Amino acid sequence: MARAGLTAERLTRAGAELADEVGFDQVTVSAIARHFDVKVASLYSHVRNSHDLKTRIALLALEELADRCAAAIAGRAGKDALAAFADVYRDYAREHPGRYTAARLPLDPETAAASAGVRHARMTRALLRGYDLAEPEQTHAVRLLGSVFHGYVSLESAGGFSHSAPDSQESWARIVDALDALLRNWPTTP
Amino acid sequence: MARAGLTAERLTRAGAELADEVGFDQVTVSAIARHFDVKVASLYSHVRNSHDLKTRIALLALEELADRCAAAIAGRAGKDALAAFADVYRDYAREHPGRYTAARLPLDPETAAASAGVRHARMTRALLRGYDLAEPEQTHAVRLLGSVFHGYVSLESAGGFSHSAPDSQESWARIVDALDALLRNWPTTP
DNA sequence: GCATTTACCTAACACTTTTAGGCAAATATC
DNA sequence: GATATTTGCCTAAAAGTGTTAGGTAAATGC
Repeated sequence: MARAGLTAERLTRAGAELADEVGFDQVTVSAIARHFDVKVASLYSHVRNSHDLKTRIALLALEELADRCAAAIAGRAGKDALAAFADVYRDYAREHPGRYTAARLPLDPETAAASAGVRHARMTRALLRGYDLAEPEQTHAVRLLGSVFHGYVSLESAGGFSHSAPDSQESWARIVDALDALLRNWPTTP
Repeated sequence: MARAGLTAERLTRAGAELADEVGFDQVTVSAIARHFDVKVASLYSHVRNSHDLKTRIALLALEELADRCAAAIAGRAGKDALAAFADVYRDYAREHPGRYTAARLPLDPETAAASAGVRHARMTRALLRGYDLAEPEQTHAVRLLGSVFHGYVSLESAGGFSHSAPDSQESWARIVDALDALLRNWPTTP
């Protein structure tokens, strides 16, 4: 009987694609086994369990997202960089909704520390280099940016802004404008 | 054999409590049946299916959240109202993580239209009455606020801001400061 | 060509979701 | 208060997912 040539990587990729097609929570060990026309138990030689598989998909998504972010902010600064960074998030979530959901999977601390999540944190800080923010305000700003990007993208993909004027694209652009203005005029503590 | 006295409402409440204890995605028809010491099939007289049950929990959470928001902004305006509104979100998500997750469940359009989600939208707009924003900028601001609140709370509950200085509480306060400043100086289109 | 490793399989069990049909408790009717 | 009806919870069963244990055949190394 010919072998299917399974690998943890191939399973992860198939899982990521499946996630984008039918949603991350529909990604199941069984579904992937079906995809490779293989018995479910066979996957357990390559992946510890369902949670392990999902974690791998999450890590893949984080890497992809970080790569795109890095490419976007290279050679840009200030508002240009901010807008490019923001667009990467939104575009990625729209192109790869399942992967994006996967990227939000809570990881255990060691896994998170070894993930591309730390690159994200570094890049967000780098983004703020164009603005004049000392600690601890810089950290507050990092958290604000993360919240806005994730929050917007998550509400948008849940359908929150569709079927209502104005266009989501327009709001996105204006929100980036507003964030830029805010970062340039960050309020001092009262 | 004595009856358990099941109701859709009682199932929903039990589901909400269970969600807060073990997470919304661990809320299963079986788990609730166990809680009432009843056979699983019995629940299907009160609830159409698993999705129906989860939707009911989501609607409950949306109502609770809207009630709290309404109480928080009553008699307040400007930054006071903004801060109170923001705290409701954060506090609710911390007190009731499972319910909060439930509140983010994507609803089909008719269900959403009949839900407390519309109250939320109205209240967020009311919040902006203290600031001087004409359409379409007001809508952009509504979407920004929703994104920040949801994004922050969601990242925080995923553990994003724990174990790192400064304190999450401090960031939250400063972010509200920053949003207030931003709304008072909303940038004009370039 | 043989030994070893490895990949995939069968078998089995536990759990969740859902449907169909039955019996007894609660409620309504006389 | 006895009877009829409704309703609530039951048993039974099927289908799908997750996981483990142990077997066989294919690939790999010598």
